[in-house]
This record gives sequence, structure tokens and C-alpha cells, in this order.
Amino acid sequence: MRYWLLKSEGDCYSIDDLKKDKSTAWTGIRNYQARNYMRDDMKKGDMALFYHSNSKPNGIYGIAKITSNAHADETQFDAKDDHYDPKSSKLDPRWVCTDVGFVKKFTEPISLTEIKHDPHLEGMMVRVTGSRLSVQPVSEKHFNYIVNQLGQ
DNA sequence: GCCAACGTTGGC
DNA sequence: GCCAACGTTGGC
Repeated sequence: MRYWLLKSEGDCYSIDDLKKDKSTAWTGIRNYQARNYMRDDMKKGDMALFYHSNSKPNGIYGIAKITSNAHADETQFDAKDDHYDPKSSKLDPRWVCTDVGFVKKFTEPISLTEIKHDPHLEGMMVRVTGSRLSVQPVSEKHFNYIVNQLGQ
């Protein structure tokens, strides 16, 4: 079982949206490294931290769970969708997504500032400025610390 | 295969 | 809203 951090722009798809939807297909990932993580390593039953970027504050707003293995991201075939990819084909889909379910929203977000200053979280990928990866692996130690010690 | 130009991300 | 850093594209 693995742990992840999923980034979303807060005003694009927030933890509140996920709470309302209960479950959603995590579509729109158009970065190969992120895709490879989803396709190869992300499995049904994995857990994820839900991170808001471009928000006040930026940080971890709650917990989600991975509820399916990777499957084709349907938005890549839809010419009207922002994430349409004309170079992808149904026979050989370039982009995948997994399904993600709501678990919990923290009463207070754990801000990026807090994450950066907590010595327990040294080595977390999201701490590195300029890390644009929107699907990141998180160590079990970091995940448990955030969920059990910081999150409420 | 290199690398300049471009578009996007994301912290501030 | 700005802009630095990053990833991708495409000409050569």
C-alpha cells in the first residue's frame, strides 16, 4: 500500500467538491511523470493527501483514497474539453486517471509554510520550491505524521 | 539529439 | 498579478 499527494488548484477542484461528489475521476493529468506514477504505482486502496495550490493558504486540506486502478482518462478524447489531446487514440490512450474518493477534510488546512518548517517532514517533495509534479509519492512515515499529528 | 522558444505551474 | 522555474515542442 502506497501513499500519495494529489495537487489541485483550490478554485478548480477543491476538497469540498470531492466531499460533495464523494468520488471523482482524477482526470486532466498531462505530465508524464505524474501519469507514470498513476499508471504503474497507484493502486486501489492507496491513500492520498489532498493538496490545494493557488489557494490561501496553499497546503493539505484533507485526505482521499484511491478507489480504482488506472484507466483511460476520457477527457483526452473530447475535443471540447480543455484537456483534449488530438495525438491520443482510443486504441492506445496516452493519459490515464484513477478514481478518488473523499475520506476527510481537516478542520484547519496544514499550510505549506507549516510543512516546510516541520523537521518531521524533511524530504517531502512538496517542500521543494519549483516542484510542479501534481501526483507525488509520500512516505508512510510522513503520511502518518501528517494525518495523526497535524490533521484534525 | 540538441536547444531555443513557448506555454504552464505555482509560490509569493 | 507577477515572474521564476519547469516541461514540452519542434526546427535544425
